[in-house]
Amino acid sequence: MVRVRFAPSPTGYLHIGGARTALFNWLFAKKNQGKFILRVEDTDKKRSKKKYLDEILDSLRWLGLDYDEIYFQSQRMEIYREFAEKLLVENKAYQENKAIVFKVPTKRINIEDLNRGVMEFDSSFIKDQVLIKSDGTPTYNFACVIDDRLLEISHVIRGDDHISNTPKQILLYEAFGFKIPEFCHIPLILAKEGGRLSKRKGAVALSDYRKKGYLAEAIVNYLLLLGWSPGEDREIITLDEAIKNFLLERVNKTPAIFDLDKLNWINSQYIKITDDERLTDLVLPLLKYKIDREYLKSVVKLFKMRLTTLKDFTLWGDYFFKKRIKIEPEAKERYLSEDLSYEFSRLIERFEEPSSFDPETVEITFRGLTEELGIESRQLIHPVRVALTGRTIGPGLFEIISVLGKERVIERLRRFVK
RNA sequence: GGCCCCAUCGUCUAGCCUGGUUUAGGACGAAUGGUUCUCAGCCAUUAAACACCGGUUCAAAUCCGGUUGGGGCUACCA
Repeated sequence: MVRVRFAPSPTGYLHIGGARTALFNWLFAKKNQGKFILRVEDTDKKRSKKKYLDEILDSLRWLGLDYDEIYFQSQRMEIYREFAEKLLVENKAYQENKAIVFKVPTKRINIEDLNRGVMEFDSSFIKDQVLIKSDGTPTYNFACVIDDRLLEISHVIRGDDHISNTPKQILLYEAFGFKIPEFCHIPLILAKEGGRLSKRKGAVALSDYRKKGYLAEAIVNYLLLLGWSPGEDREIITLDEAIKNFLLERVNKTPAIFDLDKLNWINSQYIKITDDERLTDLVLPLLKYKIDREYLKSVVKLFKMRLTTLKDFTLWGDYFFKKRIKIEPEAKERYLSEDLSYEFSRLIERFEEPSSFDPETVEITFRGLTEELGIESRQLIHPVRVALTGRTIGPGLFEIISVLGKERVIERLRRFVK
């Protein structure tokens, strides 16, 4: 039975690196019909915070990485003490002040790693290890070994920053006569500036990506591509396909640099393939306005192909929801400095006539007028766009007009008729 | 410093294990052109890499060694 675990410490939020480790563990569990276990490493009482735990749990849920079991190390303190005392009795550890320290035996240690192959260590470079600190709490390496054994973890899949911890842990497994799990170390994710991802170096909480309008499936897809490749030059891949093709042996040994550009592209791809209903639901909570869902949906359709994140929608589409729109000064200067009262009022007249207001009809009406006025349609299109949206860029004008509706369009055009 | 891990376009990667099929493939990003009412989108094209040195071999991105570079650990943090 495959049993893997993700062991976050609630001393900070979940970021890209942690999420990737969690994802690979989860993937491996699913692939092998095993269990994915969450173990909260909250032994550092001073630094562990409830809000971080909530954030981590919430992010995992959002990504869809559901766990089968959950444990808290803070609730298992007696267990660690009991095991440490066992080593004390066997003379494999000693007391120092109030701490219990493991006597590290001198020997060579071979680690069989699923991803790296055999790695060789000499324990003479390792000094004696504290198991239980003076305050009674266990150290990371000790609690980790006890729990991995007691929770019957079959495969320890973790960041390669733990490679040097592994020989220390193996020594403990041996001291207890524990069965040793399989190890698989996956490369870290590095910041653009170099060095591991950290708060100072590009590590952003997953919850922040969510707030910025990234889709969970886009994040997961991006994470999948960091250190692993589905083959056949595939970039966009579903979780189900990933589960089918995932192999630890095929995970890269090379650390990857987190690249926002690619994430952005993947996010835009997912927005494009998300159906309008769901996209509307996703966008709705980001808006401060109280609006009609059908109206929102028609606006969403207009922006779907141009969005990188959902947040862009709130930035670019605000004029659809505001009563009084802001006209960008440069836009006004460029397209509305001349008096277009005549052209605008003629357009208003045409729009006031009872007729369908779909984009095609609007275009015919519009182009009919410019032809009659003997001007290039672009000469009127740009000013009208500015009058209606306050901007020089945006979706096609006839679609904008159609979605805004007769009332808003006429009202906004009137403001520029003297 | 010591110990350990890693090394293909700017970035993510395929190829490496099982040397010849490679003028090293794809994607992001960049540049250029096309479509067009703007911006996107879409389409097309282009530039862009086997870190270096040595060895093995008829043949090396692929195997071996070293150098350099990057990363990690070296806590009574996890």
